[in-house]
Amino acid sequence: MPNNISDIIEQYLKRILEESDVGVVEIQRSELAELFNCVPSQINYVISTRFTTDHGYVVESKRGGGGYIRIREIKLDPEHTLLTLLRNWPSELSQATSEALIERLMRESWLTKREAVMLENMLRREVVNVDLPLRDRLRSRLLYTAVQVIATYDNEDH
Amino acid sequence: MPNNISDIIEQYLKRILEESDVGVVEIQRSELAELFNCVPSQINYVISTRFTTDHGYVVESKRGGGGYIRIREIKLDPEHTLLTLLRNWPSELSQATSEALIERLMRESWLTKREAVMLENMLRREVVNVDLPLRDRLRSRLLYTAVQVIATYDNEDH
DNA sequence: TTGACTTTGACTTATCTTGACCATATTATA
DNA sequence: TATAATATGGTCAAGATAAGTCAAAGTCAA
Repeated sequence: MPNNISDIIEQYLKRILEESDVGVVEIQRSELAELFNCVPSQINYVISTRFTTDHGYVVESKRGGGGYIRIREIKLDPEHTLLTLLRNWPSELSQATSEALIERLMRESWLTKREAVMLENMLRREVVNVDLPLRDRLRSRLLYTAVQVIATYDNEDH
Repeated sequence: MPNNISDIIEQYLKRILEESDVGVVEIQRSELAELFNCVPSQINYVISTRFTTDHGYVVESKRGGGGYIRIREIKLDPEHTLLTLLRNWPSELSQATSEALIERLMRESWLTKREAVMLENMLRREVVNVDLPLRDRLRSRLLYTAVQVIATYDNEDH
C-alpha cells in the first residue's frame, strides 16, 4: 500500500521496532536516508509526522560524531492512560490542576510518592516564578516531559 | 551503544574507577591514546567534558618524565552531602552543569535512574524555553527544589 | 485548482576528532 | 651546578561528522 518514501520508511521503522522487543530503535539519520535514497531531512519529516507522542512514541537524538536518533514506544496499559493523557495535554496548567493530576498519577501507581512530591514542589508558583500566562505554559511543558519519561522508561525500583 | 571514541574512553575510565575500590585511576595520556588509537588531546577532551568537578571528579596531572593524569572520584560525606550542596547552590545552572550534577547524584544513589532521566529531560532548554539568563536561574530553582525534596523526603531507597 | 501532504536542499547547531604549537618536569651532559 | 635534551601533559582552533530547521517546490486527489 505504501506509495511514497515516507510511508515506506515509517513501515520499516515500525517493523524494526517490533523486532526489538524492548520497544526502542536507534538509527543514524544519514544511514537511513541512504538506505532509502532520500535526503536526510526526509527522516525528520517521517518522524515528525508519524512518530509523535500522539502516535505513541517519544524520540531522542544526539548530533555530532556518533550521533543517533532513538525512537521509543510509549508503554501501554489496557486503558491507554498515559497515551490518552499525553494526547490531550493542555497547553497551560495551573498549579491546582497540575497537583490534581500528579495526585491521580500517584494514586494509579504511575508515580512514586517521592516523584510526586518532587514534581508538586517543582511546579509551585514560587519555583516556576515567571509571569502568567507564561508560567502556566511552562508548567504544562514541564509536567508533560515528566509524564513522557514515565511513559517510556521502566522504573526498576517498583 | 557508544558510537564514538569519547564515549568508549569514558566508559573505560569509569570501569577502571569502579574496579579500583579507592575511587582513583591513574593513566598516562599517550599510553591511553595509543590504546584507543586516537590523538593524545582526545583524552583531554574526554576529561574536560565528562570528568569535571560538576560530575564529581577531581583531576590532577603532572608533565615531564613520569608524568600522569589522575582522576579521583569525590564522594561527599553522606551525612551532609545534600545540605552542603543546597547551602552552596548556584543561582544559575546551565544545562550541561545540571546534567553533570544529576548524573552525579544518581551515581551516589541519591536519585533513581528514572528520577534522573525525568529531571534531565525537564531541564532541557527546549522545555525550559524562556530567554537567558532567566532560563538558567529557573533551572537552578527547579533542580534546587528537587534536591530539597530528596534531602527531606527520605525514601525507601536510603 | 486548491489544499494537504511529500520531497528537497540550503543553512544552522551540536558534538567529536585532529594536529600544530605551548608549558613543564625529569634526566643527561658539559 | 648550569644547561641542554627528552619526555610528558595542556591549549586551542580548524576540520569532520551528524542531526535540526525551515521554506520552497513538487505531487496528487477531491
